[in-house]
Amino acid sequence: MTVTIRDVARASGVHVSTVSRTFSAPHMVNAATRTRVLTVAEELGYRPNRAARALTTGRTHNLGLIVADIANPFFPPLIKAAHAAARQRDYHLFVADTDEEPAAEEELVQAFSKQVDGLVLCSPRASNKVLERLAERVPFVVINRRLRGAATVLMDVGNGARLAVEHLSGLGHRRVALVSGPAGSWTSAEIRTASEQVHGVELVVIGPNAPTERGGFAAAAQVRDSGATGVLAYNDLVAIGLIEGLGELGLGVPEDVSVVGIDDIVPGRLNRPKLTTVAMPTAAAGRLAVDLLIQEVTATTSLETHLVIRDSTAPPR
Amino acid sequence: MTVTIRDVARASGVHVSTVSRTFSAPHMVNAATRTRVLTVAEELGYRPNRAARALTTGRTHNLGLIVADIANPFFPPLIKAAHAAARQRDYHLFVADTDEEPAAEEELVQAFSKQVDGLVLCSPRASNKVLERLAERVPFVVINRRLRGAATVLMDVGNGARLAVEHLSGLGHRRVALVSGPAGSWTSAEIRTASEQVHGVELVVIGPNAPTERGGFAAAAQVRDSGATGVLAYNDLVAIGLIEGLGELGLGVPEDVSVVGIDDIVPGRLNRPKLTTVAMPTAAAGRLAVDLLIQEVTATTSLETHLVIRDSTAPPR
DNA sequence: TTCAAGACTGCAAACAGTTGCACTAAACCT
DNA sequence: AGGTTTAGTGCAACTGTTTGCAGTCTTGAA
Repeated sequence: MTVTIRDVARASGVHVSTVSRTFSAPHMVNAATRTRVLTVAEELGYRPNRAARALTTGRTHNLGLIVADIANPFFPPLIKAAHAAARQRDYHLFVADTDEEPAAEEELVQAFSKQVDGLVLCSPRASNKVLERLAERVPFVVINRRLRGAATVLMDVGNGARLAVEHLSGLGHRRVALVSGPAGSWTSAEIRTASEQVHGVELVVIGPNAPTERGGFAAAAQVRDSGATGVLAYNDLVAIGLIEGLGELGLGVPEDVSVVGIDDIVPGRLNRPKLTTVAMPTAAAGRLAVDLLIQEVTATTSLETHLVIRDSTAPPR
Repeated sequence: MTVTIRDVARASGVHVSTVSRTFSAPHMVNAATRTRVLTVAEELGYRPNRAARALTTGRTHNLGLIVADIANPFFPPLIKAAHAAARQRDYHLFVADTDEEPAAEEELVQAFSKQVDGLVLCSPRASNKVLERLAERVPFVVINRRLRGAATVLMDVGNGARLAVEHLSGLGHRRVALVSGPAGSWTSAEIRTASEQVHGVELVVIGPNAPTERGGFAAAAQVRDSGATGVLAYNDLVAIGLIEGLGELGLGVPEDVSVVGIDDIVPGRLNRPKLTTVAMPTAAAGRLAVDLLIQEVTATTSLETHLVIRDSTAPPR
């Protein structure tokens, strides 16, 4: 039925171990034998059974990627890049979605542990303690979170926020509203402290807010009342919601108020006005994470972010 | 190092086969023994090794999902739903991206064939001949494509298009432009023939166009010149681009022209004006596809689409 | 010519489970 | 009481590959 290494061995007149070696250690087998085995294998349509291989070697050549929500536009580019990187080195990628639930996260890591050579966790929600325990079962690299003992890929939101506020400042805005994210968010804190470093602008913090379009929409009135002419939003969704909310209040963007988002997700590019935003190197992060995993290096990397200036920012009137 | 079935057997004083059965055929083992084995297994942190299990049973409890482009907003909801369905039945899901290349598609199917119990292919680009050959290696279900011999999940775009055109007609539009997709696209043909069935409107076909925002943008002038007051676009991206292009030409949506998209992707919901569109049941399709796969039924299903009326359509002036 | 080294290749024991078969003991029929 | 079923468990072979060890054959050097 399915063609195994034995079939190839028989058909090419060598022992199975030789066939095995032509695939996993080609230099150990005579060139002539090798090509013969290879052509026979090709004819028969032989493909090594990875499960069997995994059994002896302990390496599955599979990787897992765990994100909070596949449908959140922030993640797909990261997933795509991770997949490409894995594929390039002949790894296969499990993708899993925790639905934002820490418990699902833990469960998934457990379930994957024996089936992958490593995992990448994006912005994990589980506690440090849980993660440290899990790290003993399976190697992983964490994106967007500091965790001692695990490889870490960070995106420098802080610096991005600084660039954004400086951009607003450069345009002439003197009073800037920070529409922050959920309480307790590491990212949100990072954005705030970085924004506060910028001289020459007065910062008004509005929030906490839900990290969604709705959250931004709801914050519109507070932004108007704050007297700010420029806004840095927690992320692009919030920015988009905010722009809509401001519109309802009769305030135009960028004529009346400038707003900049964070993340650079697709809907922001398509929005009108096109969103000025801090681009997060999600693709680079995904790629790097799987590279680190495959090379089994434990490092902490901080990726640069940059500002993408589009149509939602302008000088104040 | 890693705890195996033998460790559990030793620690609970039974034979390995008994341990095996308490996991894979619990009803065959005495209740008392079962709980004893279970608690011991729990204590030791035992998890069955799926690779080893796969070796004997031939079933991996893994599924694969192959899409053209993970970053295309159309797919993530489908992936998410497929993942949830798989997870619910204790399957793991490989996700792969072909980057729109038919060759990659074939290669991926081959590579996965021994490692999964089944595959779901979304809108595959490979030829029928190739697909039929691949179907012999691994069971799969196809989404958005008819293929004899394989289970099929279709979304009824045709009917959706009809609803859209009828909606425009109902608003009073008498001349409707169809901004079609790429040449040779099955979906595009489907949309066209269905649209032509609607009485009382004159249909102007514009295209072929690239299925992107840019494609829609480029078609704006032709739409203006066509004298149509209503437009059905090949998909939401095209619609969004078109709206922008019309704006450049001084035409407002929906005041001057009404446009409806197809797919109901997130950016359409966030766009201004909010896009009237034909909602595709992508989540249902993903869920159903994995259910069919797991239950090994070969069926052809056609899922209903429906119209979501938002702000980009209105009566003509 | 002899020996050592090196290049290939074969042998067989793992790897971690599953499962058909055989066996025991208890329960169920007449 | 004797025979038959049934439940529960053990035995051992098997899944497809890898890999340390040992054997054979060449080749090169002394």
